[in-house]
Amino acid sequence: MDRKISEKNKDFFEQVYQIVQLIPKGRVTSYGAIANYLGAKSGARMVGWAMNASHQLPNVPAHRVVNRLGLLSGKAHFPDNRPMQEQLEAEGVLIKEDKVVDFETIFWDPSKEIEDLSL
DNA sequence: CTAATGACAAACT
DNA sequence: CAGTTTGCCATTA
Repeated sequence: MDRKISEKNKDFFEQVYQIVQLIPKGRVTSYGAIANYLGAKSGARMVGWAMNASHQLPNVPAHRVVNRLGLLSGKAHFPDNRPMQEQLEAEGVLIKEDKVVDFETIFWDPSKEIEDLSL
């Protein structure tokens, strides 16, 4: 797996991982929110790509990251033994029809909650 | 380099 | 809210 992601992008990915790991328990955020915080205004897809690469990391709760509709878009990318929905419910986030209940209420915006990553 | 794809978002219908 | 179209950026063929 030497290919991985280009080291140049790794920085962007690390930013995403950092934010995802900072998401409080029982909260969720959207790809766009992360992308916006990183300055990648339209890089929501890249955030999703980062999530795809996040599988190589041990503690990246990608299940806390959903699309702006609160829909578990990446559900299919999680292992069957512990589905995304189950993990979210374990965090206190209720899911209905693969969608986050009261998404707007539990939505966690990094650009508003995080003041400085101090990287 | 061009074309197609993708864990998305915004605008419009 | 749901469905369709366009835009964005990186990866792959």
